[in-house]
Amino acid sequence: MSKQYVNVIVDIVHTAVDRVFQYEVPEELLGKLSLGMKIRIPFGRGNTVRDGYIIGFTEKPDYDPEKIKQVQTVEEDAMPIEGQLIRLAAWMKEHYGSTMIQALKTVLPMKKKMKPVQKKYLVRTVSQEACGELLAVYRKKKQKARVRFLEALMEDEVLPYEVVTQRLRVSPASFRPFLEQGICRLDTEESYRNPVRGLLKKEQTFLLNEEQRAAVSGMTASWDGKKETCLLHGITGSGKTEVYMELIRHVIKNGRQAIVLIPEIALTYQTVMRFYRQFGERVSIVNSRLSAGEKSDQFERARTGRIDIMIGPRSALFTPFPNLGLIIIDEEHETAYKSETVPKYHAIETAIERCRMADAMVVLGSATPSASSYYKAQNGEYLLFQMRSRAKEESVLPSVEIVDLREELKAGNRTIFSRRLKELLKETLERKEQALLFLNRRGYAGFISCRSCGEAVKCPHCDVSLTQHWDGKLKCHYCGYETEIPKFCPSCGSRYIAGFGTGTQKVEAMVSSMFPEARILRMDTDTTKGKGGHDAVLAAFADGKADILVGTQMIVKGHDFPNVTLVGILAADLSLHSGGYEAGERTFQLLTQAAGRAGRDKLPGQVVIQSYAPSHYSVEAAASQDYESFYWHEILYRRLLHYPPVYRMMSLLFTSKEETAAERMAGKVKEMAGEFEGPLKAGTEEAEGQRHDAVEIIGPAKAAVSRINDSYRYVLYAKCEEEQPLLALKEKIEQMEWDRNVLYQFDME
DNA sequence: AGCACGCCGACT
DNA sequence: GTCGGCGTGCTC
Repeated sequence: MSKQYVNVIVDIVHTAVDRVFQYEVPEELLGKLSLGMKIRIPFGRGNTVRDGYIIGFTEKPDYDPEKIKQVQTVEEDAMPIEGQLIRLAAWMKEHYGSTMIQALKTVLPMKKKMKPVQKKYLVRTVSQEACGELLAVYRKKKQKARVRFLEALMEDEVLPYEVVTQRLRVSPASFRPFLEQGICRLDTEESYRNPVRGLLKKEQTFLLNEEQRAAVSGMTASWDGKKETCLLHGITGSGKTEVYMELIRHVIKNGRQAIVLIPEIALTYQTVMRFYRQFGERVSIVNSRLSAGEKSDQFERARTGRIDIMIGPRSALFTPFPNLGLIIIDEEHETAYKSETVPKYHAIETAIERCRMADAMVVLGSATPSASSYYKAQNGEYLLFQMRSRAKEESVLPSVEIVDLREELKAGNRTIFSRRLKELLKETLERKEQALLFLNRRGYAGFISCRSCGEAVKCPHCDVSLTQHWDGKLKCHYCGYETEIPKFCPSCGSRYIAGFGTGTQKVEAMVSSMFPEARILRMDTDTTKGKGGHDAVLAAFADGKADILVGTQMIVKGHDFPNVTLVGILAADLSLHSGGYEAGERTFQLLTQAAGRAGRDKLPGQVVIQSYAPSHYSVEAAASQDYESFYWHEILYRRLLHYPPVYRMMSLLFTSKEETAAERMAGKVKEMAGEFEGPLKAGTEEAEGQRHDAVEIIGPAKAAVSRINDSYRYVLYAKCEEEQPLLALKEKIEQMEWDRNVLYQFDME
């Protein structure tokens, strides 16, 4: 038998050694090593014994076998948590296509910052005079490094370790004698920066209604037993958070910890405070505003058992709790749970895998579950819990009406405000209540187009229109290209060329001309620039400093405005005709959320949905607040067209500076994939009639944005009812001989 | 990070 | 010549 080797990452906190090293497995350890295991290895010239983690196995090393050393021993009583996270990284690499290093960096992002947690200081233990005498001695000896060090030490009693080694360039070898002579000592300070220090826990009990109690007892039973993934479908205001908290209480009582994932945009002060009030100092929070050091402090607190609950966005999924018992994913339908960078993992699937490893449970919650999750609940893969009434009994559901914009046009109304919406706005203002105007549109910045030929001004490096910024320049959102607004149309030479302004700006201008006395706030990227801009606008509106708030998606996510009684959705179908097969789902979710903003307290709410396609099921179902109806339409469409969740879909993106190379490589992959189109396990009884494992290849075709930064982009899709054949295909592609001018990326849905 | 190697100035 | 500190580079 040939020799066995392991790929190892060495547990040294430094970028210079932040890579894979290979070691030989000695005979006595053959078969005893596994992924993620902590081992002892000789490292460096002096063969100092260090810790390392196994991240892979191989029989043929990529390094001169002569120089490869042997694994020494297995670290028996290592904390299993790192091993578990490393195994999770391996799973992510398999499923989402990335290198092991990329996956590890996603899962163990705090590795580099572990040291700053234990900040080290060099502290002078003798008087300033004594230090000065010593300094004179070393000056005479002309030992420059030691002189530099003593000078600094005389000046300041305490010196941070990094300052000494990096800024002063005094190596440990140079100051070690001083430590031994007792001139100074090495102190470590564990200063945990708790961002919520000082909040006192106020034990709060809440009365659960019948639906909430049913959900809690069902989930608790699942947790005590098989720990099946649960989906909590509860309408806005049904009190999902109380259910989560009851379940968390149960989990903590059993000595386990919980992670609560929340989309970054909904991670508001209010939400977080509710958890603090309930669980006090045992709660921690991470978000993107936290510095890397603070974040790793919080992860360290989790690892050492000082907290029980971690709240945060997608990345909080990798909190190193030693005894994880529960992962809650709130607003599980949010796109923010899908990573945009390699590995392009999905938080739900990854959470389920992590919980499988840790014998923990996943709870998904949403007012508008993703079609994918609801499908799995329907198939019995998840347990489903429904909450159909609002927790506060006095608050009532808003009344919703649809206005057909085509009728408005026929009646001679060319504005984007229907007569009905105008009328209701007027009434709302008269009652001194507030209104939200929601523009359901992705690209908020306007583009410039020619009135004569209709051509939009495009980026010379990408296949997209340039957008106008507030500074008057034209910019490309993909590559950053910037230019002045041209005087003549680049394609036909006409001088009738103009911008349309941003959608929200236009709406704001129109409202103020209709109601000159109304106070209007606009919320888009322009008005929320700078830190806290976001919250500042929302707070101002909540305080009643304005009557009308105009904005995009941002205004409908997780904010309560008790005085809002009117919500106007200006063009419901704007999101219906873009964004691939999920457009219908996105539209339904946005409309439902927007409608849910109306009349959340005792005041009755009114919602107006304006649409050019009022009979589309996404619009109709949102208007009647009927999730089921939406779902059955949507799943029918997905089944017919072989889209997820009925089928698994793998998309491949080929990018190259040479258009032909990208297209050719995509074609080559399609050709190779042809062999997967037949049944893989031919002859099995199951294959009779239905080929669950047949792979369907679509493309290659130009990507939606066919060129970015002068790179051409082609896509190829592979669909299959089973996941396994797709993973097999992915493996085959990874082993293909590749044109070095072409890059590729996987995406699994 | 931490260790050894090799350069370079100081001193028997 | 040789001793020893200091900067540089490498670590499977």
